[in-house]
Amino acid sequence: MRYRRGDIVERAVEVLDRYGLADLSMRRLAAELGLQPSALYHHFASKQELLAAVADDLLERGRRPSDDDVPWDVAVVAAGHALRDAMLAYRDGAELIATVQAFGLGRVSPLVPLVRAVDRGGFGPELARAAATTILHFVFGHVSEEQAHLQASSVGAIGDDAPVGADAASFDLGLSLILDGVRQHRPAPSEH
Amino acid sequence: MRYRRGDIVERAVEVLDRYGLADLSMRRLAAELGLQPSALYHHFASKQELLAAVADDLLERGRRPSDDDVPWDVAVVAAGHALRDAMLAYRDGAELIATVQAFGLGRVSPLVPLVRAVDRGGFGPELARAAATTILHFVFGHVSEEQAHLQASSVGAIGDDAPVGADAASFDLGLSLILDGVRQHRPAPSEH
DNA sequence: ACCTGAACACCGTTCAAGT
DNA sequence: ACCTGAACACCGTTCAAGT
Repeated sequence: MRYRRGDIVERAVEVLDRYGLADLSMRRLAAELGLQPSALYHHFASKQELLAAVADDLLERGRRPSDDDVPWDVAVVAAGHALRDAMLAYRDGAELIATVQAFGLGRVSPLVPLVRAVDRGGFGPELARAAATTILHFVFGHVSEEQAHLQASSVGAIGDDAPVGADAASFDLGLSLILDGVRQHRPAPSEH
Repeated sequence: MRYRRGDIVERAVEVLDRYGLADLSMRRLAAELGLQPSALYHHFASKQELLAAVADDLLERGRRPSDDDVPWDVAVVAAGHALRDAMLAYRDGAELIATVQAFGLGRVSPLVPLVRAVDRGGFGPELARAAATTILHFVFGHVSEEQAHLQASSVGAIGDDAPVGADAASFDLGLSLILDGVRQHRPAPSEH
């Protein structure tokens, strides 16, 4: 059985979704593919590189075309929701994407669509970048917590006893809080 | 050699700071203490529980008394800085604290001082909680990235070539952006 | 180019038994 | 109460060799 890089990433996503990040080991993935573990090192230099490729794949699957016919803040909210959806679409997706990005791995940047959207508000590059990274960190933190709780309650225990804390409503609230802050800053003078 | 829980946590913090989170294994820690790995399981039910205790210890070491003689937003900034300092004080502290908190482990809550501070602004409990968690997620994300870059540049490579991205100035900028957003919301009517 | 087979140096955790 | 000794079921990674 001969595989290409993409085939292996695809299968890794399946293993991730079915068994979780903790059980996505090189040996397990190899077994799933009917390969020796060492065969994976022909395609990826390390497990880190494999996980970065998987995270990139999840981000690509969640990609949406940017809507430029809409106010900048609506576009920011849309970009935030698109990222959240991509993180929630597969088991442990939030943790994986957040970790890969925190370590600076990964070729697909979740920051770019946010910067693009904020930039349309005409606040200037410095504030656009600061606002976008603030939003990105908020999204990573919020959705990671959201998914952790989702999984804890799906696996377990007493059920709806624990306080929710992180859900879609509080996501929107946090996001709008940051946008309210961004709006306080005067737009930089426009060129045209 | 007979140890108590606290002794083991203390030594774990040393191992963390010297060798990093990846090398803080149960076997390594046991060797450092002159114990068999199994001995640790007399004190901690699992590695997760040990790591939660270490994260709690880091948060406790960074604790500051809340200053109530100062405007609410100054208190929020102070609480944010205290948390950031606690995360940066030891190697991989940011990643450890953020992970432990994301999984809902840990008895020391970094959220409480933030909620306390925002609450003094009189915005009501719902907004106070939303603002505090938004800030918490921002702090976790920002400082994790900050520490990852610090470590990458200390270990390595060409030096100051890479863009900084996350530093003390952008931390303050992000924090003030969120505070600007919070200020937009009318304080709830006060009791006195 | 892609894979096998075997090995190296590790892990977290359990459990009977010791003091 | 706290620890030893031994075992179980795993890891990521390397490397010579095969096709």
